[in-house]
Amino acid sequence: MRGIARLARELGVSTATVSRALNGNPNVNAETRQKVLEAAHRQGYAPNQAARSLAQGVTRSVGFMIELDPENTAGTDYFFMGVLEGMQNVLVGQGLDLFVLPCARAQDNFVFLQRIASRGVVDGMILAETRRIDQRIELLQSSHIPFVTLGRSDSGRDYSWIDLDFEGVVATAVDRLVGFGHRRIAVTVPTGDANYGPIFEQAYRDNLARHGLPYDPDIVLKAGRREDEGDAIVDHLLSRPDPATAVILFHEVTAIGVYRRLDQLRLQPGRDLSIIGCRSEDAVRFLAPEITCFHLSLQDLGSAAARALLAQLPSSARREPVEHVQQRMPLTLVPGKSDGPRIG
Amino acid sequence: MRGIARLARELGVSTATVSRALNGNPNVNAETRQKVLEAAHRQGYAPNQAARSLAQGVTRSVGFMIELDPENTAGTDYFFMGVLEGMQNVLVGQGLDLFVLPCARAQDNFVFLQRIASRGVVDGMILAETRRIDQRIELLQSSHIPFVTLGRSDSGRDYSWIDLDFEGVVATAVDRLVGFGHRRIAVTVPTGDANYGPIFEQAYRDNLARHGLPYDPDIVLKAGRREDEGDAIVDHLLSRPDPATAVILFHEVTAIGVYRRLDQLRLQPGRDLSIIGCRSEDAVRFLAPEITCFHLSLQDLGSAAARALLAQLPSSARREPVEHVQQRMPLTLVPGKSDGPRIG
DNA sequence: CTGAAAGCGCTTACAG
DNA sequence: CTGAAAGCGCTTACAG
Repeated sequence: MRGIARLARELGVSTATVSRALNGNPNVNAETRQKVLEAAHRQGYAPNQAARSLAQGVTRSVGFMIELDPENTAGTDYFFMGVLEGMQNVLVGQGLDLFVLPCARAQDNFVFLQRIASRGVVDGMILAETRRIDQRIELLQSSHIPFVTLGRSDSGRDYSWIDLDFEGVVATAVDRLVGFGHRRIAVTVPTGDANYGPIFEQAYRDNLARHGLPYDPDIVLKAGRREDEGDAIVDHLLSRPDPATAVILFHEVTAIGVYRRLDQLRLQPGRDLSIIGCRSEDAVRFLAPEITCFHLSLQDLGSAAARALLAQLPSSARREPVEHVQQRMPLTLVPGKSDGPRIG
Repeated sequence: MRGIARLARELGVSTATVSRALNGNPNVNAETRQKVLEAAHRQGYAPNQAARSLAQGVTRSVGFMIELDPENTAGTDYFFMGVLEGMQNVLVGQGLDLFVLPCARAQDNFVFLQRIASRGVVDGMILAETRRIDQRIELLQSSHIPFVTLGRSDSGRDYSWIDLDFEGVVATAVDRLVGFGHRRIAVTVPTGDANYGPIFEQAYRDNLARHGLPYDPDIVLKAGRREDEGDAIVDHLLSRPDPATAVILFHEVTAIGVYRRLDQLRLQPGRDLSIIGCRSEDAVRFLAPEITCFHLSLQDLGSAAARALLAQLPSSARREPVEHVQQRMPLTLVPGKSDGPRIG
């Protein structure tokens, strides 16, 4: 005999009483409860999770699906760790376990999620890096599994998502550069099929239009999350007949290559080319001159996602239908010295 | 009625037969099996994991505990993603699910693991970033949970671990530098309490001794995993009465600061200071002159850990007692231009 | 406040 | 090859 049954027998009470005591059920004599808790602690007893899930119909755990693609923002840097920290800070308080579920490159991400969803491994899911069309969303909706996505998607409807306020970032950046007299403002957009690519580019178009500036696809550059892509960016932008005088970088880390290439050309960030990064990354904090960029608390992002998920879990006492969180996290401008008045 | 019972009734067979068909039990009529598989696929049925675990006594999942401490090597770069990729490549083939279990900074890592272990959430564990004294090892041993650690520890005995061959790295680096005529060879050792710190430093001492070189604590520098720590390293090393002429960097990324500071001083990597990085990181691949460093396949590291764990799981048919894997992954030297003959 | 008992959804000896 | 039934270790109405 093992588990709760053994504990119950040793204490001379029923398994029901042990269960109640352990689960904080108020209908237990204070002394009895004390006795049970002590014995459980002494023996290092904890209820078997599988049995518990089966009996209760919930797992008290949530999953966070990530994809192991180095192209992804979440795939590198401290991004991932920061977000997890924020999630844990919220979930731990609710007694929920967080399982990060990594989907390898070789695996089909839809099949991967299907397997998790159909076997009831978690009570809720958080998805990272949504695509513009993302079947995973419909899958979770039809499976009636509560979820929230990190990133928007055109798939599904009325679901919870948290995303960065790319529109706000681009609006602020363009306003600032236009204020400095720039009219040829280039932008880099990420490679890969995450939805933030199109969103970022659309925001760029919208904000140019707002200022009556023409959209020139020739200064819209695809760039991955690699420092050395910055070199090519500089070469391309400056070799135009009508060179760009400013650039907004989606992946801030490419600024490393941009700075280096400018240096080789005896040009100076902020004077010869104005540079603004989208989201501050640790890897560039040492750049001189300091780069103008936007700050985001990764912890806050993770916490927001976790809270949005909590709001949908049945455990939270709730009568009214779930309201979906659809939130763009604001980023704050951190002015540096990498941008300034247009010269010439 | 739901789950397997519903499926069974619809098909006019018993749940036992459905279960056997789904689990590949040979004692099922081929036609029956076919019928069951089709129906299951059509309905998107998959056995409830909790019920399965309870009945079988195994979860068919393994956990990988990581700590969300930015000081850790694993906390940044593509390190973590690469390792996960390698693990998944092995585990997926075995039908095992991988749960990454992130322990937040605010949580006690021992209590965190205790909770997981006692509730039987996983069949086996992989621990990252072992400490010199690491109680988690004894915990898992006394809980009889198969595990493997990424990193060595003085705790426990006869357990499986995979680690980097820091000894080999340091031996090769020191040999190379001595061959270039260097005799004042500095080293940086990581901050934080992971065991690779002391291991790296000890290897350094041993290899100096092997060449009859004196150990001078003044050129053994603590350094975190931040680029800008490189600046201070240069200033310190060159300001000595007897300046170091070479340095081995534990965190290769600090080379960025080292290069920058040398440049400011009009000094040149490879000529005025020889530099060797321990493990090649993406962040420095663009450095000029190219840095001499050591290459490690993160995928291989992850795969090795997963295989070492598999060897301990009961599922693998095995009679003889488990043999523990204790493996130092070799790193291969990638010669660059950041080191060379001592001048002066 | 407590216990006996049913039930959660599977798997698997056992019997045929 | 198949089914009836027990059992995995919990939780929770139900009865007292």
